[in-house]
Amino acid sequence: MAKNNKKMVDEITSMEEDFAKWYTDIVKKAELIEYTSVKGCMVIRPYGYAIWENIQKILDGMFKATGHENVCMPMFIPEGLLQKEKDHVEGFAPEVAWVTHGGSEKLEERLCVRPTSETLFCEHYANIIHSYRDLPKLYNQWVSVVRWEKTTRPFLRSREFLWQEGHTIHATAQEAIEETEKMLNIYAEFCENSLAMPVVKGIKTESDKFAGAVSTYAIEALMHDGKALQAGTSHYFGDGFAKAFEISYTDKENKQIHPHQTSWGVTTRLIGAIIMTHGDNNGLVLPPAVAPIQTVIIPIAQHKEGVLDKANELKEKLSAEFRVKLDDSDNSAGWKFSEYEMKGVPVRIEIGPKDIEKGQCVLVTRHNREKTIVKLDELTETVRTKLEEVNKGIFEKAIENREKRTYACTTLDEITQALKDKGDGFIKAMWCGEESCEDGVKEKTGVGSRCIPFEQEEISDKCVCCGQPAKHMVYWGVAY
RNA sequence: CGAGGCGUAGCUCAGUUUGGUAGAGUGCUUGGUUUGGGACCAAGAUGCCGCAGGUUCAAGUCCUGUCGCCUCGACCA
Repeated sequence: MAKNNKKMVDEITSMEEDFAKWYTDIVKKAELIEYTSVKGCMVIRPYGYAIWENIQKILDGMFKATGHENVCMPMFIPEGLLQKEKDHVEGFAPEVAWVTHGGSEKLEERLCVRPTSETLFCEHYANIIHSYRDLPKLYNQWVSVVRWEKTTRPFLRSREFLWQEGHTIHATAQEAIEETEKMLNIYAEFCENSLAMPVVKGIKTESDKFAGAVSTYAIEALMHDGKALQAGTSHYFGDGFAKAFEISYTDKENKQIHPHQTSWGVTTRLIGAIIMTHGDNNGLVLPPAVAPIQTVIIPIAQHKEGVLDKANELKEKLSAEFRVKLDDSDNSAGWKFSEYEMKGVPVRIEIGPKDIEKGQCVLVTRHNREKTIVKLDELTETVRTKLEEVNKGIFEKAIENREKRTYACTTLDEITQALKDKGDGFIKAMWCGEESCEDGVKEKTGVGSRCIPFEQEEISDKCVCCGQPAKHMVYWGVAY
C-alpha cells in the first residue's frame, strides 16, 4: 500500500514542487494534447477535444438562446483590409502570420492568417447593412485563429487556438453596450455554473484594452498557484470600426448613421483554466458539465461470474442520463482507479462480487475521494446527486482558494509584503486612474492591473501608488 | 525576443568530464497466475543518442549551426 501510494504521486510532479511542470504533466498524461513539430501548435487529442466539444455545446446553446446566429468567415485577410483601422493593426501586426505565395506564384498582396476577424466582419457588414431595418446583426463563429506568440504553452498560449468570436452590430451605442455586458454575463454564468470556476467581472484599464476598442470587459479567474487568468473578454467598439470601414445605415429620418459594434470571445484557454483551477496532485478534476466521461464503472474481479454482466447492465441503465464508460480492460483495478483520477472523471463506480451479492456498489467522488455505498436501484439518482456534489465541492474549493489569496492593500509596501508572505494572488488596491501609477505598481511590485471590478469596494480613499484621491478599486495580479 | 537549463527506447533517466561494440527501470508483445488503490513469474520486441554540418582512423561523447521543451523576464486569449 505504501509503495503504491508513492508510485501514484510519482507519476506527476506535485504542484507545490513545480506548478508549471505539474501543469504540463497533466496535459500530457491525461491525454489532452500531444506536441507537434510546429512550435506552439498542438494536437488536441480525443479526450481533450471532447471537453472542448462540451464547452461548445453549452455556450452555443446560450448564444442561440440570446438570438445569435453562427457564420463562418474566411481565414485570410488581405493586408490592406487589416490596415484600415489604425489601433487594430498596431495591436495585431506584430503577431500575425503572413501568406506570401500561392503555389509558386508570389501574391500581389500578402494575406494575413486571421488573428481575429473584426476586419472581415466589417467588410461584410459594409456590404449587407444599408437600412436601420438591417440591424442588429448578431453573429458568432467557431473557428481557429493564429497569433505568432513567442513563448507558448498548451491551451494557455498556442500559436493556433480554437475559439468562438461573436461580432455584433447595432443601431445605437446603448444597444451595443448592453450587448457587450450581456455577453460578459453569459461568460461569467457559464464559467461559474458549468465550469465551477469563480470569476471577477470588470472592465480593463485603457492600457490593457483590445486594439481598436472603446472599452474592454473581462472575466478574471484566479488559478491554484495564485496567478490570474483572463477567461473571456467582451469589447465595445463604438462606431470607430464602422467609420474606418465605411459601414453606415439610413435611419428612420433618412439620415446616414454609423452603427455601433461589439465583439466577444472565449478560447480553448478555458481548458487550461479548468486544469489550473480544479486539478490536484492526482491529476485532472473535471467539472461534470463538460467532463467527457461523467462516471466510469470499474468492475472488481471481473473474471468472476456475473461481474461484467452486472457492470454492463449498470452502464446501459446510466447511459440514458450520463456520459458513462465501462473499463473492462484487463488492467488491475488499482491501475484503473489511478487512471481515471488522472483523467478527472468526477464519479467512479466500483462493482464487485461482494457488492453484487448485497445489491450495492461503491461510489467515489473524484475531488475528495469520498466513498459511498449505494443500493443498485438507487444508483441513477445517487450519481445525479454526486455529480452535483462534485460541481458544488470544486466550486467552493476554488472560491476558498481565491479568498485565501486575495489581499486588500493600501500601500505598495503592503502589496510587496503580502505577495512575499502569502504568495501570488489577487491584490485589491485603489487607483487614481493615471497610467503612470498603473505602470508604477507594476514596476515596484510586479503585479499588473487585471480589471476594475463592477463590484467596487473602498479599501481607502487614496491611490496605492501616488497617494492622490482614488477613482477605482482595481484587482491586480501576476497574469498568465 | 533577452538570460539560464535540458534533448539518449513510448516514458523517467544513466553513459558525455578523459572519443573506442547502445544501457537501466518502467511501459509494450506473448503465455500463465492474479484482481476492493498503479499485481507477479517467464520469454520477447523496441534506438538516424533532436536535426544539419565539421574535426577524427573512430563521435551519444569534441566544435559550429539549427529546432524543440522547461524556468525567469518583455508581449499576449
